[in-house]
Amino acid sequence: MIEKKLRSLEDLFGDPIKNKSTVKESGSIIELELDCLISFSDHPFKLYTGERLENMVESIKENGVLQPIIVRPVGSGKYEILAGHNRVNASQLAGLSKIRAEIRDVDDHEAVIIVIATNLEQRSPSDMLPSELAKALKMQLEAAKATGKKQIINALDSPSNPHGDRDSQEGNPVGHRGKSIEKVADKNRMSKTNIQRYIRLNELIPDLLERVDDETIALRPAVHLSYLSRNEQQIIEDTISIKGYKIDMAKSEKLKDLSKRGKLTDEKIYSVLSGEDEKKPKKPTSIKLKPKLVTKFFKSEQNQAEIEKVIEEALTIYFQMKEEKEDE
DNA sequence: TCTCCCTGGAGGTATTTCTC
DNA sequence: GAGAAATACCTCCAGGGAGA
Repeated sequence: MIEKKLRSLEDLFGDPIKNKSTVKESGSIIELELDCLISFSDHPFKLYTGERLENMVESIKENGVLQPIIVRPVGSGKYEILAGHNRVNASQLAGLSKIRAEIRDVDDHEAVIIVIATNLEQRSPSDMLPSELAKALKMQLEAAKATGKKQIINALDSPSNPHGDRDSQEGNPVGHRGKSIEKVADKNRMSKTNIQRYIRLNELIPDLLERVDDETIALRPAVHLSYLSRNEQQIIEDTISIKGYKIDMAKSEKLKDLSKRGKLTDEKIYSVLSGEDEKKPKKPTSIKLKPKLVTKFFKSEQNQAEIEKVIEEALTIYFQMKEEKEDE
């Protein structure tokens, strides 16, 4: 078992002695100075913080970085990190100066696939912040659309091998424009609708998106707000940050509808958020009578139904008299 | 304290509309 | 016409409040 694992690691990382040389062909593994590394230009995931980061730093201090990061050369001796942003960050904190890295010579779309797929390998969508998932899914979809080739989806299956066998399966002609969103949905085990909902979050202003992350705005209301202009969203953000109003499904739907009809003024936003425009009559509340009051007018042997009947008759007479007095 | 009911939100499917 | 995006509507679940 152990032997098999070691062999597998060797297959993956190659001969460690060889790796000491600076072979830089795609797929080779070398040791890189941390100073040579730059973050992926549009990295959608937030870096670990707190206890999770501390644990990683401790682990690296004790055992080193077990799995090489994945990078691609970007010229001037620099390498862009495709997978392993947290490992690089933790290595810096652990005081290391070098890290083992697998070099990949990939284009922008393939780079996106590796960035997203390696993160999704380690973390399920449910572990990610909505903002991270929104960006990740959007990038996946754009990459899939941009290439329009099935190999992108195959690469999702095998993130460690974007140059793998791409054209031999399924028999689809290369370049066939498939239903990108369906494929992204399949790969993430999510429905098409939910993929679309999360992607809509990218239309939110940062402040509102942050509220989705900290769960003060739920996903569905947030999706409704994403259809509003950035100016309207900003007014909403300002209003709820000052007044502390909550946005639920009903309010968000109303705001979206008003915006669509071009009738979403500052005053309307305020009245919707505050609930002032709520025309729905309030549910009648039940009241309790104090025992002192009950004993004043009713005998102890009278049950609730009898008492209610007397109260109803009395109130009917009372309101009739009141009405007659007002008519005079 | 327990049960029931209501509400809000999530996840989904089916359908319609829009865009290329 | 096909794919993408939007919409409508359904079920399920969790949480909170009211009543017994």
